[in-house]
Amino acid sequence: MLDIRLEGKAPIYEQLYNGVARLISSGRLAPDEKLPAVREVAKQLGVNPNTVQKAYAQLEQAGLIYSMPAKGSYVSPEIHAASAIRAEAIRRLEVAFADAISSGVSKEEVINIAEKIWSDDRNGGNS
Amino acid sequence: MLDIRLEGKAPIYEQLYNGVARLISSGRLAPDEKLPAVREVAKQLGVNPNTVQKAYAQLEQAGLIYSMPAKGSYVSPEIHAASAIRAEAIRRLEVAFADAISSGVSKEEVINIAEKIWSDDRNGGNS
Amino acid sequence: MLDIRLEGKAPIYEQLYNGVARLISSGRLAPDEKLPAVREVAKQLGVNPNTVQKAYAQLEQAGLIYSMPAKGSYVSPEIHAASAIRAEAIRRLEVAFADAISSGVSKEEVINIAEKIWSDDRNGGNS
Amino acid sequence: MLDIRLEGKAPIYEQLYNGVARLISSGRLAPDEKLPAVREVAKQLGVNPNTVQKAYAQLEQAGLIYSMPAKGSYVSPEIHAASAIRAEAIRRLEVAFADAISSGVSKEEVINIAEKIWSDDRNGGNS
DNA sequence: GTGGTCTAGACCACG
DNA sequence: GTGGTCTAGACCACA
Repeated sequence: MLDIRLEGKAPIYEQLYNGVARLISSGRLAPDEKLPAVREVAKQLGVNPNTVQKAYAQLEQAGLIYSMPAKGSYVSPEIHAASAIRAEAIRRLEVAFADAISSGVSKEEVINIAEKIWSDDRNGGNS
Repeated sequence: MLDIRLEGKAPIYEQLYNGVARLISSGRLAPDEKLPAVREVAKQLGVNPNTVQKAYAQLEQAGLIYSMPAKGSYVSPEIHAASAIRAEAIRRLEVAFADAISSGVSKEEVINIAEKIWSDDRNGGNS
Repeated sequence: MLDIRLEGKAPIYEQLYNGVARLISSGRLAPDEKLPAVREVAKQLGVNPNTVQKAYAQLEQAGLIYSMPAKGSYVSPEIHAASAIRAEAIRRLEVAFADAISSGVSKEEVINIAEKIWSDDRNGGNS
Repeated sequence: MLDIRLEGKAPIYEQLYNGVARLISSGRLAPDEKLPAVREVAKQLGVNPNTVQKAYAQLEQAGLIYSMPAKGSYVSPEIHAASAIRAEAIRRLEVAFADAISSGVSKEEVINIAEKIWSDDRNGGNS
């Protein structure tokens, strides 16, 4: 059972990818833990199995999971897993920062926003 | 002549929109300054005029520029312009922060990244 | 028109991937050259467009080509392209060598085989 | 006890086949030596007995082993054994070479790689 | 017309 | 039952 909700206009397979990636990096999916079968996730989310398959394939190719045909898919035990996700998040942060700069946002404002969000997370986070 | 480079997988009209928006918010395009003609921009960037037209239309609809039929398009003098862009950048920042949290990036790291990027910008930035 | 023939039991999308990769690394497809449209290749080879799409997607993700939605797919001008293919070929060579060792093939034999194949290529190669 | 490790995406029964084949051709399994029982190998490797059975069946059908019903399986004493494996390894080498050529790898590089791998094997090889 | 996404449904080898 | 591949056909935003 994957606690993922599809919403917004982003491609479903991408939302699935990010969803699983977060479950892994936040530790809610442990290394070597078995992921639900492609068909099962598809049924649960009311989505075509091919779409789930696509997400799983990209997760494997990114080293976040490994799959043994006819056995199932499993969370990759590699150290790379978590760090790959962190690296991606950091990359997005840098883009957002560069955006902010050219939009005239000051560093102080950014830090204020960071403080606010992190304190929100401490109080109401669901991790 | 617009100093905008198209790159990445985002829709061209969107890149154009953001490009012009940044030129405005950073002051490189002054209030009431005339924008290059649609056909001209299209030729310069090797892009379909329809695409440029779409970007201009959205810029106007967002209040960042105004157009005088048969005369051209001009940068809006309204105060709303810059602040609208700032608000959007801040919204994206918040999303990126939420992402970073669930990927296990600490607040300290985020601040470090912010310091780095802002100092890069001071020294070699093209803003 | 892509000079690729499908044969054997390997996945079609993989044969396509390798076929295009070789056309690029051998220079028969020049940097920034436009690749035939997904649907066109599909028709030419009597294959489903989705299958071609999958191959193109993986080629892009490997940095061998880049695609501009609604415009087409193009050979990547990056230096990485050729070297990525070379690296892959070398990886396969190493596997084959390790195989040969544990099968009792001597280094001298391997070199003999290399000599033979390279001289064949010089005389009858179609590059 | 078979010193074989399963890894990669190849079918398990094929990895088993190759594993045993190598143990034979490298002499670690002597002619007429008894192979571990199917059930035992299955338990040791955490694999379905059917899978091991399939590998054994193909090994027998290839003449590398022979089995005496209700007694067990034994390494074939025939001369063909080692040479069959050698031939297969050589076939794969030729394919890898042809690949390397069309990827622009030079004969000299190939020989360098060969030197490197053979010296690695001499020093730290597990053959 | 282009690449990209998605569905529905099928088949396969493997375990 | 599992992942993986493939087909057929549809829809979309973009250019």
